[in-house]
Amino acid sequence: MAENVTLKQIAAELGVSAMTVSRALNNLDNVDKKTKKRIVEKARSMGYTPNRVAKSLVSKRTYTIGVVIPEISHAFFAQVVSGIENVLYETNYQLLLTNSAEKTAREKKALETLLAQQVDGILISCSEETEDFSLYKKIIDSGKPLVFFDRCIEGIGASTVSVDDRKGAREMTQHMIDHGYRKFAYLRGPEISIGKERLEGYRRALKENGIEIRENWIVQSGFKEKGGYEAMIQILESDSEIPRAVVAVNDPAAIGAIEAIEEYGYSVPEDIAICGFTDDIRARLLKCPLTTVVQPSESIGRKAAEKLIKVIENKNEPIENIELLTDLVIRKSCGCNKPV
Amino acid sequence: MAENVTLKQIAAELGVSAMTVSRALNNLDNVDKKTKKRIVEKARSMGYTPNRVAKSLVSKRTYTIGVVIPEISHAFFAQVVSGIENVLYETNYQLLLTNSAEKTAREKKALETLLAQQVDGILISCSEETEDFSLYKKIIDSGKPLVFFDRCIEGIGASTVSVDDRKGAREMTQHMIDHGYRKFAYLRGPEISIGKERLEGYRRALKENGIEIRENWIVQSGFKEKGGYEAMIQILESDSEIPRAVVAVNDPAAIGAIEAIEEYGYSVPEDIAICGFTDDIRARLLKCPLTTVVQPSESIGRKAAEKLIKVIENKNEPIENIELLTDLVIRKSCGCNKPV
DNA sequence: TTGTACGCGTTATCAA
DNA sequence: TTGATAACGCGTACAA
Repeated sequence: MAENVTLKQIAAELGVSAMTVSRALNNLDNVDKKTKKRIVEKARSMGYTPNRVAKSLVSKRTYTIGVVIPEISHAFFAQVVSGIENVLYETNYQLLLTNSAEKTAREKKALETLLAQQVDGILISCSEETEDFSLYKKIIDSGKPLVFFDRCIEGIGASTVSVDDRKGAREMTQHMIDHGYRKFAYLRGPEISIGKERLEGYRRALKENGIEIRENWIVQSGFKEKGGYEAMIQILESDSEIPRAVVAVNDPAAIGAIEAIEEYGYSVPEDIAICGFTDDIRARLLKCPLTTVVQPSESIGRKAAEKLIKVIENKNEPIENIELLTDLVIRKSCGCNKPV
Repeated sequence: MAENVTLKQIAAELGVSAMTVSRALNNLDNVDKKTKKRIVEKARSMGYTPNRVAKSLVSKRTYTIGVVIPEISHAFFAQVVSGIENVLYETNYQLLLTNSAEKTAREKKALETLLAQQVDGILISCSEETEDFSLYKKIIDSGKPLVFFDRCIEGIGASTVSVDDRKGAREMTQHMIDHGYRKFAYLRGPEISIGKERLEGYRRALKENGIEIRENWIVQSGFKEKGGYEAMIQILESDSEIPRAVVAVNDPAAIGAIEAIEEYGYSVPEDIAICGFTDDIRARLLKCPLTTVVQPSESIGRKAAEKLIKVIENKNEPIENIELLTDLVIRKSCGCNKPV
C-alpha cells in the first residue's frame, strides 16, 4: 500500500528542506510566496496528510478526548454522546469512545488505555459496579483533565455535570403525594451518585409529608428492565399488602416493574401507580404512557465536553458541579387524571 | 502536572538502559529474571504507562479503528456501534467515533481526520447526502483497510456488511399483497445503497404480482420522521384517491407518515395500512404497533468490525459482500388480522 | 527566507 | 544478557 507522504518526501521532490515545507504548510513565518505555492501544490498532488501521531509526540497534545460510558446502546447515553460529539466537532477534537458495560474491570482497562493513548482529557460516567474511586482520584491528581457526567463522584477534585437528581426525585414523589398516594415503594439503583441522590429525594419527600418510609419496600433494582422486574416481584411477594404507588430509579426499571405488576394481575395505574426517571424513548409509547422526569441528555453531553475543553485549555479553570434542571412529564402511569 | 513516566526514567532509576526496560516490560527476548523483576516492580511503583503515541510512530500501527456513522442518536446506529465496540474490546483495538450528521462535507472532514490520526482501518456507513464516491475510492486504493456497513457502496474495492435490503423489502411488500392490498404508495429514501435496494425490492414485488406501480406515489422521504410526514402529506394531497397501503423505507419515515395520515383523519390500518423497515425501538410501542423488517443491528456492527480486523491483519483477505438476513415482524399496522 | 540540529518515547538492529 | 545507536515524522530553537 502507498505509504503516507511525509514532509521529507515533499522536500526531496522540491529540493528544499523539510522545515520549509513544514512552515509553508502551516502558514508560518516568512516563506517566499513562490516557494510556498510550489510546496502547497506539490503537497496536494502527492496527497499529503500531516501525521498526527508524530505531531502529538512532539506537542504532547493529541486533540483527542476519551469518553467512558456504561452502555452505548442505552438511548440516554447515545444522546449524551451525540452532544459531546457536536462540541468536539466544533472545537476540532476527536472522540475516543469506550464502553465500561457497567463493569469495574472493563472501566479500569478503558481508562488505562485512554491514558496510554495520551488523550487530552477524559469524560466519564461511572459504571454501576464501581465502588472504589481510587483510580479516578489517581488520574485527577496526576493532572489529567477529567470531567464526570451523569453518574458523578463529587469532591475528589473533578468537575461534574449532572441533573439535580435529588430535586427531580423529590418533585416526582411530591407530585404523587399531592395526588393522594400514601403507600409507597421505591426501586432503587446502585450506590452511585444518581442512585443515592434519587433515593434521598424520595426519602425527603415522604419525610416532609410525614409519610411512613417502609424500608422493606425500598428494593435494589439496578438500572435495567430485568432488575426492575425482579425487584417488583420481590415487593409484590414480600407482604400481604401491596404498595399503591411505586417510584423507580429510572425508566427501564419502571418498565420492567410494569411487566411484573401486570403478570401479577394488577393494572397500572388503577391498582399500582408508577413513575420513572429519564424519559426513555419508549416512555411515551407504552400502553400506559409512563410519567417520568426528563433529563436534558444532549445538554449534559454538551456541557461536559465544553467544561472539559475549558479545563484542558486553561489550567486555572475552577472545579464546578454543574447541575442541569429536570422537568416532570406527567403521563398516565401515575394515575393523576383518575381517582385514587 | 506529573508528566508521564517514561522508559528512560525507569532506566535511570535502576541504572540500566531504556532498551532493557522495554524488553522486560514487553516480555521479550532473554532478560535476566532478577533484572526483569526489579524493572517490573519499579515500573509499577512509578506508575508507568507505555506511551502509545510513541509506539505508533515506530510501528505504524495505532490499534485504532475509525468509525463514521450518519447519526449517533439514531438507535439503530447506537446498536451497531455497540456491536463494533464489543469486537474491538475483545481484540484490543480502540474506537474513534465520528459523526457525519448525514452531511457530505462533514463526512469528508471526518475521513481526513481519521487518516491523519493514522487509524488502522475505517468502518463507514455513508451519509445520506453523499453522491461522489471518489474519496472512498481514493482511501481504498491507497490500501487503507475500509469496510462499509449498512449503507454500502459495492464494487469499489471494499467489503460490505449489510442486510439483504432488496429481499427484505420484497418480502414485506409481498406480505401486504398476499393480504389483498393492490393500491400501493412508497416512501423512498435517498439514492444510496439501501434506499435503492429497498425501492427495487418494492418494485419487484409489485411487478411479479402484476400490480400497477404508480410513480407519483413513490415519494422522497429521506430517513427521518419529518421527511416521512411531509412525503405522506404530498401523497395524500396529490390525487383524488389515496393509497390503501404504504411501504416506507424505514421506521422513522413510517412513524412520520402515520402522524400525517392521522392528521388527515384517516386511521391505520383501517384506511391506510403501513409498514416500515428497521424495527426501531418505538415500533412495537406505537398505538398501532408497526409491522416492520428487523435488521440485526448489533450483528452488523460485529461482522463489519470482524471483517475489518481480518483485512488489517491479513492483506490477502478477500473482498466480500456480506449479507445478513432480515425477518418480518408482523404487528398491527399492516392490518393483516383485519378484513381489508 | 531557508536550513541544521535536536528531541519527543519507543523499538529494531547490531555490537558488546 | 545487555547496551548504544538510529529511526519513526514533526516542530522548536537557533544559525546562516
